[in-house]
Amino acid sequence: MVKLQKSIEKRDALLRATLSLVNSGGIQSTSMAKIAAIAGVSPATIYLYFKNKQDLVNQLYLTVKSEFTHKAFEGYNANGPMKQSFEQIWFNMAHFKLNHRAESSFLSQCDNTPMIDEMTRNEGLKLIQPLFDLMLRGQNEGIIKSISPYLFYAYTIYPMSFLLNMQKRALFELTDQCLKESWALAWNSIRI
Amino acid sequence: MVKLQKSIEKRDALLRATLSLVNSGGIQSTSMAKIAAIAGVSPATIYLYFKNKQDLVNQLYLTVKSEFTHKAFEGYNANGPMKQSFEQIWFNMAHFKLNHRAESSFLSQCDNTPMIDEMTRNEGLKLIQPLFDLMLRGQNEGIIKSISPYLFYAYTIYPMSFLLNMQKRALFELTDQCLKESWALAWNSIRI
Amino acid sequence: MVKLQKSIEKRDALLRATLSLVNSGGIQSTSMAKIAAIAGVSPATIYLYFKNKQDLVNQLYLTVKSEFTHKAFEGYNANGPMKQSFEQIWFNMAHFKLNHRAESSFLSQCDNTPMIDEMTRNEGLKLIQPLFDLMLRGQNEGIIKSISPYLFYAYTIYPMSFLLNMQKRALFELTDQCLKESWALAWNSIRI
Amino acid sequence: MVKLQKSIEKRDALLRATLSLVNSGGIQSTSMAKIAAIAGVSPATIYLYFKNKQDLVNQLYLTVKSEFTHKAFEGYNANGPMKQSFEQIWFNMAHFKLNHRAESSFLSQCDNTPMIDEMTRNEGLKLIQPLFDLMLRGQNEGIIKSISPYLFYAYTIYPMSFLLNMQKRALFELTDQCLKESWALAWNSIRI
DNA sequence: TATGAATGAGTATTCATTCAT
DNA sequence: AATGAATGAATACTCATTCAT
Repeated sequence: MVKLQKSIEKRDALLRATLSLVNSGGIQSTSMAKIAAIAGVSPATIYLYFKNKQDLVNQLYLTVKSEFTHKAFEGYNANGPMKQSFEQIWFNMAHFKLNHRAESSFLSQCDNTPMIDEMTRNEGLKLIQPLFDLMLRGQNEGIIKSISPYLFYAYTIYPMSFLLNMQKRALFELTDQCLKESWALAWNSIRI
Repeated sequence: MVKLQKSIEKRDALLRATLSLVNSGGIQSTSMAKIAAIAGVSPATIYLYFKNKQDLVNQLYLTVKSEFTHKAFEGYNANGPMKQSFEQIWFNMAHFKLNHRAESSFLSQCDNTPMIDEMTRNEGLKLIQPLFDLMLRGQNEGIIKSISPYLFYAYTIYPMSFLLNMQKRALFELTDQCLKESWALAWNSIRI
Repeated sequence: MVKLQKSIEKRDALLRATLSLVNSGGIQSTSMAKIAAIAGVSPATIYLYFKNKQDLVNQLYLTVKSEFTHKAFEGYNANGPMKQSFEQIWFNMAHFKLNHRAESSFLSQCDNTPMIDEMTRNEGLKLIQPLFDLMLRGQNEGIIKSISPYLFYAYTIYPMSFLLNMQKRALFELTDQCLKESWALAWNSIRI
Repeated sequence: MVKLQKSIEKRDALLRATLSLVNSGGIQSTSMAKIAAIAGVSPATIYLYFKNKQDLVNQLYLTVKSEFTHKAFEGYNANGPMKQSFEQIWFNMAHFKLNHRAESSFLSQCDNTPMIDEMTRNEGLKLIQPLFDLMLRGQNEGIIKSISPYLFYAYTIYPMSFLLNMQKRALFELTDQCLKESWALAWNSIRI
């Protein structure tokens, strides 16, 4: 029991160490030695919790994606009005990304790295299934266009990644006003 | 004279080799040795054409971005109707991305790598200035919303990256029908 | 405990390997790979014990310089007659140089390399401070000339380097007789 | 004829380029490419004048050593009083070293590098034969001690190298006063 | 469970030298 | 005689992973 607790703590420490390192220097400059140092363990210990670096990054991906979706669907009532529900989820996601920069920067980096394997990506995709269910309801109710969920995601959720990236590069500030405009763009894009 | 020709060919071969390697394995696993091998030269030869790896990648970035924007503005008449002009550019961009997978995948990877330096990114940004000019005209004409160019880009051009990524992962097929729908989403997003 | 012992042994092996390689081929042709091979470890292992090549050479410098001065002041009584004390130190130094060819050749090479950093040189200089104290006493007692310690060193200790270099090149043999003559030259140079 | 002149100029330019580079960065960081660039020729051209890098450095060694001894024996009359003659040569050497830092720094670096081959060193040694002849005369006249020429050199000429090295490292200033003291040390060392 | 030590296989980069022109 | 282009072989150094304890 005590052992198990300790293990979970160490695993978490390793995940957190990885997250912070990836955030500050990118995946490629995040070495196992640095992760171990920050987590306060020996490099060899990492291999007791994760099969290898790829596994570590993949598990971190799932963990962060899970946190993200958990926050995204916080307070979500599957029976409420579609637009209102989606709006709430949309703003939840936006707020998560704004308030958890390290996490969202990590997720962005994962989009283009071959380090995340396809199976893990699919696992991650499943987590936002409720969003796609909601979308379907909207489509059935004739509120939003009948398009592929990929198109739906591309024009409502994905644009935020770009805006955050620009903000990270200090080219742009995502103010509350911008956020509202952004939501309007997203909604107008898909509504009928 | 002959030498110069030969040099340009070799430089191109190196850029092409880099492009294909980055496309298939990511920037980090693209080593100078592999690039040299594919280009059919010695690793040392790379340094006759590029200062270092970063320089090589940055020059490739500008080359590809330049090709992309060249195609994007092909046939563009700055005085034509705003919507029609934008539609043409939008489809030009989409077709480039569809027909030059390696190039667009490379550009996507560049978005999140620290290897492209800020100066080069700005050079790249300047290339699509005509698009922002067109956007301004549309805003002045009261056709599209008065929003930041970053929002404009995020909801009209950027979503294509997601769709291509999904297509690359074989989760989705970007058919002509989809493309038309996609344009509708983009335009509805920003139009007044 | 056992590990620590082992480590010290390996560190010593690396220092010894470096010493012998520098002795036989110069610092520049002493590569990390050769050092590792002679010490019987992997090149990567060197970096567990030393930060980089410069650090390795600097630590070797301090180690050897320390051995040298330790021998130089062996049996030295700071209160004895100045000339006698100096004579003893002088011969100690000479004998060290004669009996530890590799070490003294290494120290000679260090004189002209930019690899030894100024801080380390100063550390090394401090080790022979007792000699300069003795010199000062001799000057106060009116036994030797009132000259800069650099002049003092240049005309009493430094000439040995030349003689050893000539001996290494087999142009000259530093016999006991020569050593005595040499001491006479050194002493006559500085005495009043 | 004209060709030959041109060649000699280029050869000199290469030697001068090498000298200045070795002076500012050491032999090991003096690359053939840099030498060529400073001399204003192609790297390949160096090999028309010198067999390889070692040959280049060796020839430079002989050239500089020759300049040095030429200056050393300037105004020397082999029949004058021994002490006076030696004093003149000694100061000539000192002044050369003080006024030609690059050259004397280069010669110092040559002392400990395996790049100068034994044959070349011997050639260099022959150039100061007149000094050894003078020494012999002094010994025959009973003015100076009957010691090996190596001891003689070690205690009269060699110490200057140390002083110049210290001066280069800004630890010491070789003033006129110091120079006079230095000569006194040298002479007292060997005189009877 | 945990680790410090060790390393093989890599990395980008440099450079003396050669060769076709 | 002169060269720009090319390169093989080397360089110092890094890192994910393993292993003896």
